[in-house]
Amino acid sequence: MNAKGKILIADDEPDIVEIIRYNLNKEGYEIVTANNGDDAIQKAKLSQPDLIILDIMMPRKNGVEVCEILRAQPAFKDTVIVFLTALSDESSHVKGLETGADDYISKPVSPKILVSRIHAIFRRINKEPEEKVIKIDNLEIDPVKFEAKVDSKAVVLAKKEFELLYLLASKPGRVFLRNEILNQIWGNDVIVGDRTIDVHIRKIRQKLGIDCITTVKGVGYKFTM
Amino acid sequence: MNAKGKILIADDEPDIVEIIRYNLNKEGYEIVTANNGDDAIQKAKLSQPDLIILDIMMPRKNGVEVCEILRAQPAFKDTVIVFLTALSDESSHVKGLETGADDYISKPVSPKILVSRIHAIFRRINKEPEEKVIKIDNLEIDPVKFEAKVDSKAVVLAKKEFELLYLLASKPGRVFLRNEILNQIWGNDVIVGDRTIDVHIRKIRQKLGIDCITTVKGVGYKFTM
DNA sequence: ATATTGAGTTCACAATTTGTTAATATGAAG
DNA sequence: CTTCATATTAACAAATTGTGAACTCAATAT
Repeated sequence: MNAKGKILIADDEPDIVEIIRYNLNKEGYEIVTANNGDDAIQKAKLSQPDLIILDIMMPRKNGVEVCEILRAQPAFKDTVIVFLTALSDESSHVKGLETGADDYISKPVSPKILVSRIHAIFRRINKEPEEKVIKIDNLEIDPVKFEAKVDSKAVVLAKKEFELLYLLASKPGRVFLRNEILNQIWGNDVIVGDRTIDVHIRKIRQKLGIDCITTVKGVGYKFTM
Repeated sequence: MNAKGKILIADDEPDIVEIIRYNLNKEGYEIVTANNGDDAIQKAKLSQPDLIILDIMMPRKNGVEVCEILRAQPAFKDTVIVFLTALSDESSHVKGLETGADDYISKPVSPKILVSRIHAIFRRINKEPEEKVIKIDNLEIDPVKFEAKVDSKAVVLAKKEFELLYLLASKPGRVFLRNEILNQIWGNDVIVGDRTIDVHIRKIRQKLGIDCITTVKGVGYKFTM
């Protein structure tokens, strides 16, 4: 079977590694394993996985350290990193998310949950391989250059503003619920107030100078030209 | 709003139940509650929820026991069961996953996280009730864009108006009783006067400019072209 | 290291829209 | 011509979004 994606599993407990390896392999993923921090870093560099599952508690650099080191390298800027945490490990978990992990999975691992989470992550990854320029009328949005143009004149948008605009413009006309927007731009578990979206919307409207975002009261926002 | 799914919440702490109930109800889920294990089992059988949220520590059968009992029945083989665990509750948690729970949520509950998890679960289990465009003659209703068109000319409808029109148009010719309409659009437990429906109907007629909703005196309304 | 900058967020409150009700009119059926 | 259910209208209440200012925090420059 053609591999759906490459996953690096790093944990010092062989049993855990084996459970995860078995279940994910069964699902068609290509698996690489490591049993300590240094090993994880080396294997990561060698095999360039799409996803890295890191145990927090590991000998020779713990998961958080590994994550920090990898994240500092351009090659791993976009690699999805998921932590394995023991439930007692709350503080590490918080730390983990701060460090740039994309998700966490609690031990003991339920194979069912594990597999569905991993699937979800890959769905998310694969969904946006097509970072392409959006052109609608006199508006142009280039996600690669991270730049928007109105009448060929560049408009400087902040990151969140840009992401928000790109999201809305990616499906013109379609209404995005506030919740959808939060999930897409901020992530599932990030908590921000409701007014925050409005403020960003306002800034986009302000900066672009054209009326391309329509409010659908009680529902959300949509891009319209 | 049309109920997105039915959720049973079982916890002996009324405050917790209320928080969860409030937040999920706001999101359009239909909520049933129970405050002990036996109650939970009975309510589950009666209301056949799509998802069950079980507190682990409950009087008269704890969450794990309830889960085991339900799982033993064919009717609940595929029902999603989620545990509520206090952080201190580790051993129970482990037991829970072994028993066949699909996920767990830690107390104290953060409403935002709760909601996004529940959404995620429903996305996973839902066969996506296919929100699709309705086209009848020169009328077009697009629930994704949240937009209605008459002769290709957009008509701006408010949320309730749109929902009502979409409901009626989803089954042309069929008469919807006033009670049905109330349940579908407002929800079972919301109380609004009878005139409210009339007013919305009137606005729809007014805005669309075409006569597509027929009054069936003493019964309800139906969509006709 | 410290200062500076600006993105991102939040807050209080204004502005606006939507939803509901109450009062009255209309119109068909008996 | 009464009755009953719905239609209409305007006034009111509730919900939602827009706005300006302040604040936090991290990245960047000094």
